[in-house]
Amino acid sequence: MKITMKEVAQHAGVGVGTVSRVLNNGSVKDSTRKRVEAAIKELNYQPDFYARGLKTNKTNTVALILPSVWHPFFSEFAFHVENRLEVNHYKLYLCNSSGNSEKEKEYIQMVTQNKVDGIIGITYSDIDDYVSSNLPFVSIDRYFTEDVTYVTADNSAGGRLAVNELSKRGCQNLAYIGGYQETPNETKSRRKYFEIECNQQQIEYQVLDMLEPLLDSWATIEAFLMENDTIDGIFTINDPMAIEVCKILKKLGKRVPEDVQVIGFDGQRISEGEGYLVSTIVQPIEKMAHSAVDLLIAVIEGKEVEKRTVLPISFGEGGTTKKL
Amino acid sequence: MKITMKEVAQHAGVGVGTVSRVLNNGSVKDSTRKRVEAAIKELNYQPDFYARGLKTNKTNTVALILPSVWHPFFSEFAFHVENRLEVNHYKLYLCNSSGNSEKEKEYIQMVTQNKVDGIIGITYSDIDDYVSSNLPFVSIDRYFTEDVTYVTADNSAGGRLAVNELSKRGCQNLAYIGGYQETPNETKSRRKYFEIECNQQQIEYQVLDMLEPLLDSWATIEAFLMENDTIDGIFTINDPMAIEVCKILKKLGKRVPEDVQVIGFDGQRISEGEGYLVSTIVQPIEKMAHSAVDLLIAVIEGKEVEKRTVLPISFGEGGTTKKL
DNA sequence: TTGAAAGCGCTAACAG
DNA sequence: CTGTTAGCGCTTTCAA
Repeated sequence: MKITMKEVAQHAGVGVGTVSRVLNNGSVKDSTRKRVEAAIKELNYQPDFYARGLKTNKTNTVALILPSVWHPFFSEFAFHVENRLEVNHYKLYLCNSSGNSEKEKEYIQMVTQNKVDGIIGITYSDIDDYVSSNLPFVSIDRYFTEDVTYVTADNSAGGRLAVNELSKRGCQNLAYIGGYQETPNETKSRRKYFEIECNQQQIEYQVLDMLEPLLDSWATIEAFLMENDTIDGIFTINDPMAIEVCKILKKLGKRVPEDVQVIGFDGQRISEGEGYLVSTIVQPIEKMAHSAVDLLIAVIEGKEVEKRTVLPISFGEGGTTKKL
Repeated sequence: MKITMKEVAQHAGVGVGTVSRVLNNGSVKDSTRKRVEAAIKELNYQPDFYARGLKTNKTNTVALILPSVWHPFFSEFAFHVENRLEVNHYKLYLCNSSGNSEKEKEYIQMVTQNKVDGIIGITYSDIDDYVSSNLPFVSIDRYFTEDVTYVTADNSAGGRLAVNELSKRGCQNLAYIGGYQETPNETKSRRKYFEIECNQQQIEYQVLDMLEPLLDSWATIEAFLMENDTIDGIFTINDPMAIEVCKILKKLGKRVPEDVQVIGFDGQRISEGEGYLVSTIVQPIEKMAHSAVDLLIAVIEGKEVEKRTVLPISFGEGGTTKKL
């Protein structure tokens, strides 16, 4: 049986309005409040947030749009987002857009219709027209042409750090290996600042940047590596790519990290609390998630927020670089 | 501005009841239906599912409870669940219980209050009392004492297959390395049938089974491996564990797969569409997710369903076993 | 400080 | 086959 406010009101000998006020911190005489709270507890009453949503157009629900959950970065991110939301009494709709921008638009439409209070989105597809600066929306890694709030790791510093860590460990001939998409996003800084830093330090480097979706990356990378046999340090766009590169290197008879050192990007761990899968530039995923949630809630509450949040990265030792 | 049914009705020159009937496939004269549909399209009307939920106690929402999303198996699973739900016009609340059974109970309570229509749960904690057999609930990998519907990969066959694949590749001295929890769950069959198969084939084997949460698994495993120096084939409870074991083996100067071959469990891929991270017993994650969703929806619709669904596994070559 | 009452947008029962 | 109407459980005026 479902307990409604009416029952609680009856039980406490007050009107439903009073119960509502108790729930929403309206002004109620202390003694009445006590009585109502007792009734709530006794009947184990829980407000119906559908009724509330209908009335207030506030749902305490946020949609998280991910391009895919396969990438461990996304799943860890989702994990932290949910945790932070929960603390703030929000629920999370998970939405895998799968690069399907129709589905993304659908969720964005949900905001405009008050079905979700806001959206956090990692989306590299072309939905710029739908994202206006006044709807509660926080983007990750991606700046839109409009001045949408976004959170990102310091990808530029990441690119530079990779060069430094590699060069510190004796690498003389670097390479960047990655994939990219046409839409502008912050991850492109990884390559850009890798190059800038190499140039500044006058280090030799090669670049293999493949347009996604990747068709036969294995063969492309293998060819690239065979052609550039003297490479002794590689920086990849992300950790999965680093793993693939390691496998290819092994096949080519190169030892990692003795012959070639590899640094990925993300900070992917073997499992919770364990070490890193590969040596990597670590994104502060938890911080990013928390910032995103905090910003979104601030926007929902009508506050002004900083448009751009950049969080610091660090280096994580994962066995694909030499010990210092 | 929000368009309501009333507007649509006015626009089409009918009553709201008729619009509702059109939406819910009630009997409406064809010409009227056309007119209403036109109005809906023209005004870009979208039903308010909060109002609907309030009225019908049907929310078209399912909660997915995961112990954590860190484990790639879970995230891939979530991905497929969401996709399948979406096809059936359901939305997904993501809930990371983090082993926090309070949070799990909270969501289970939501079902009883008609806030979600059902739950899919991977949960190893002790919430048996709350899971009654008549609420729409589908469990993964875990059977409860009550006759709750559940879906699982064929873990027994997986344990056996691991032994066979290892022995086929010349291993003579096997080991099982894993972690376990007290609550009964299907993953325990992995070890059990590994042992059964070894015994049947009269293959030597060792077992290292650690109670979770794992404190210093690295050291424990390292000691185990040093003590049992002749081991040449290892089967682990899951892929992350296989990766850790590989790293430890490397540190101990053993080559994988030349000296020691390793098979994990899950079928974790480097990234979407790529190869396997390690050689592994592949769970049909997508099928499991789809089955779970289909079963859950069937239960929600009041149909009788098979309590136990066991899906076949397979072997996936991932570079930590020798080529045949 | 509080109770009564008017809806929020929808479905379903009823009458036509 | 279709229009009208009574709520679903809640918040929020408006009076008292």
